[in-house]
Amino acid sequence: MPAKRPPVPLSRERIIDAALHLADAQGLRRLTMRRLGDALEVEAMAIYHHMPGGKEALLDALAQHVTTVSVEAGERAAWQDIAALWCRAARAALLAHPGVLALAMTKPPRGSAAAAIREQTEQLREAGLAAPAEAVRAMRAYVFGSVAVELQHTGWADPTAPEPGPDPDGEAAFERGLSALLTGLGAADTTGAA
Amino acid sequence: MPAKRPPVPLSRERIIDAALHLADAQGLRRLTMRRLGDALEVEAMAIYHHMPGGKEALLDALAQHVTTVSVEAGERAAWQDIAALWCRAARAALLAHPGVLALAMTKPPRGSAAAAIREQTEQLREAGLAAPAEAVRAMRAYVFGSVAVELQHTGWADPTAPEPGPDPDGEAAFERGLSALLTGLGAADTTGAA
DNA sequence: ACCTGAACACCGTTCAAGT
DNA sequence: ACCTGAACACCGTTCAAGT
Repeated sequence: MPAKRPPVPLSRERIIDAALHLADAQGLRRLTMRRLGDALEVEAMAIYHHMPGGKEALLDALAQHVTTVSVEAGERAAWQDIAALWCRAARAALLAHPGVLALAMTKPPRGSAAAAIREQTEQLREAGLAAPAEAVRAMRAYVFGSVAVELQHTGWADPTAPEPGPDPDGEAAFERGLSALLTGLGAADTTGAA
Repeated sequence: MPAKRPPVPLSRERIIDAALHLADAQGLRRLTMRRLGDALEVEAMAIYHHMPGGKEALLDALAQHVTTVSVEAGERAAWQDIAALWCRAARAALLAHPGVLALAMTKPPRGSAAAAIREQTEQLREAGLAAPAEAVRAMRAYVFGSVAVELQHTGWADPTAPEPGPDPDGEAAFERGLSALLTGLGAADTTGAA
């Protein structure tokens, strides 16, 4: 008799996980407090107990989730290597949840996402980059734009497209552009590489 | 007595204009068929007469609107100049309506937007670029990403931010990155410049 | 042809109430 | 402390009806 599981208590983390799943599977427009409640086997109103800000706070949390990345680099790593790791990690995090890309690109970075950006900037500065803030801005733009066109290209969120399969050209194009970007950032930076 | 103006007939164009205004002023989440009807001094249900696909078609039309650009280039213009004009025009079109950026980046290009991309690709091919499709993809990614971080940076859609004033660094950073991108595209293209 | 009114199923959110 | 039920104001959309 598979009747009633022990009632796993609701939590902010479970809510966010379920919301990501729902947005990826059905799209952001179908992410609804009531449907989210159904997915969590709970009345929609229970969510507010763990998400004080309501739906707006939930969307903020989703944006932070797919936008908070960190890389640990070797002690004496070149800034180019750190930057490349960061861009790849950021791309992977966004591609993992295509349903919330619009939020990630649209909402200003807050909380953990803003902290990650600051940490990244500091890492690049310590690795010898003279203008790390500008570099991080350029890297964020590159990752956002690449992922957006890659997902458009795969037909994600396109009712016409047959299936959302991965884009083989996406990664190769990303790596080519990444090399060019890092070269350009090095040339623009007053100190040059270490 | 300023009572009743002659009833300007509703039209697809007027609907799109009003929707853009509403999205820019209040945000996409507040763009509502009923509010849109109010803005047009009409009942919401009248909109369906001119927008057969309902709200989904309206959002599609908004994405196309801010994403359909064309440039006319001189007969013998270098592909770099054509590309630069296109990127600047695309950036301007997106910045003009920050409220629908999320749609522009998220919806696959359709109709006039897809046609504009094809036309652009053809122009670049005629100007001597050997792999114009890859170049256009890279340019689209660049423009999307730049505009997204620029708007994040100005604090658009940030309830915390004081005012959405323009970003003085935005244009300069855009032009620097644009030069680097075009250089990179030239180096990657098998033919090189004309 | 073009717009309205009423209706339906659904939404976010509140608040008092249950356990 | 944590969740529910009922309620409220608001959605998108349909359909028959008005002019």
